[in-house]
Amino acid sequence: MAFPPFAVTVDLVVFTIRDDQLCVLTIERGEAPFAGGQALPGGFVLPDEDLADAAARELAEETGVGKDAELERVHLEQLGTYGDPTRDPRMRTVSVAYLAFAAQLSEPIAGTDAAAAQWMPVASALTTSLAFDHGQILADGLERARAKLEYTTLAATFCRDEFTIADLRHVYELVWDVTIDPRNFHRKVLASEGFVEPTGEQTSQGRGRPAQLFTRGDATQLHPPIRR
Amino acid sequence: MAFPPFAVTVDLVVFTIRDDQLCVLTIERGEAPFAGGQALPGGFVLPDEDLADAAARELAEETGVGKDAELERVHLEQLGTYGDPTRDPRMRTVSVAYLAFAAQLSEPIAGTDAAAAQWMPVASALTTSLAFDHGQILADGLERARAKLEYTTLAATFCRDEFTIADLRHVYELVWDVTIDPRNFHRKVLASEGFVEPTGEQTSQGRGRPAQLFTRGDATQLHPPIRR
DNA sequence: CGAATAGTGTCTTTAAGACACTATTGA
DNA sequence: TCAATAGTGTCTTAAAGACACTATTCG
Repeated sequence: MAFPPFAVTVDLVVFTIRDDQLCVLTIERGEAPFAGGQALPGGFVLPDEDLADAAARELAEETGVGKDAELERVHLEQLGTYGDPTRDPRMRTVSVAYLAFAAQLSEPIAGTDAAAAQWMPVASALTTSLAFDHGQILADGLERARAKLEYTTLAATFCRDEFTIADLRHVYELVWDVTIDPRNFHRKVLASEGFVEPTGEQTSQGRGRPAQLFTRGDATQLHPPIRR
Repeated sequence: MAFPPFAVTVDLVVFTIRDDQLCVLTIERGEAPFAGGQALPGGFVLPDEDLADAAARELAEETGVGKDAELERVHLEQLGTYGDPTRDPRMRTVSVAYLAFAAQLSEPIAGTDAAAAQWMPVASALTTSLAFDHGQILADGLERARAKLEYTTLAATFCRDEFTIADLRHVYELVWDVTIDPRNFHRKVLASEGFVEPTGEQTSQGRGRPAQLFTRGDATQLHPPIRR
């Protein structure tokens, strides 16, 4: 049976928190179209590769994540598929976008084919003209991320293995771009069964009373949700 | 630039309510693989066609919806993309699934290439072995539909232009497979700004006090949500 | 009339938000 | 000591659910 041939790619919206800002991984394009412009990382799906595997592979190539158990600490989910016939001037391309949440990773970002990769503050990225329809993909990814924090425990994937309630609150504040009452937030998180588990340890990293340390709990969904 | 060629299709999960049951549109496959088996409707995306347009076209071909203003009364959204390398034994295929909600349509369902199309109760469809990975797509679509009723006004798209609060409640009960207190539901819907608008008319279709008729309101989101 | 459904009111419980207050650190 | 942050308690308000009660129809 004959069928119209398409190129299928995956594009990644990878969020992390760096320097007190929500950041997204971008690359500088090395070739036309949009040569020299900023874009989301991504690439072709291989002939015998599942879509999620392709996304994980690209993520590993761009960030070094996935080498060992690191992948376990990254959340990766399908975001949506973008297939406007004019989205890529070279050929008919359908791109399956994936959304990733990562704790601050080891600094190095070694692109393979990409000229350079960097963590760009989302606030900047939203006002930058990204290649292809990547501006739309980023906007959709941000909205998905914001919604997911409400009813899942995924905020904790932005934190290191051990974190304080304040760290977790900070994730919500940066992603939602709001301020949250520390006292009410504290109570809500502790009341949410399986969200965080105390380690028994404490931090003494700065001024103020030391905070207890926690690890991620078993729960994936929040009942009740933490609303924006 | 060389790239691996993929076939790209759209598959549809079309829900409606018929005979007091949540039903999904299925077709009987006319050719191999899975000839004679049940499948979700769908087809190839055309070389210069947007994905959403392809989904709308397939929906129109299978249901007759979309001829006129009918499309306005159908909700269509992207559900997810399925691209396991083994999902279609004939070729490497990526399918973009769309989810549709429709009020009970005019009975006729004229498939073009499909051997036959029918409204199958979802309860049956979930236990039927559908072609390809359509069982998974259906399950994902059902979960998405259930979630959407919570925080959007989309339940009303299952109703005819004019409907009663009881009709709307019935949608929730059938999709969620629960029973809902009619009195609390009534209050909640009326308190939800923009969910429904009274027409001033009444029904007198059976035993009991006649109910007021409503049309869909302007709101798309529910604040607060109606929880499962 | 009684059964059935529409629609309103009221009470209890749960959770959100505001905010007073205590606890424990570093400068 | 004070400033800063961690953590607890309490009050008010909003919303969910249980359910009594009234309203209006058909048989």
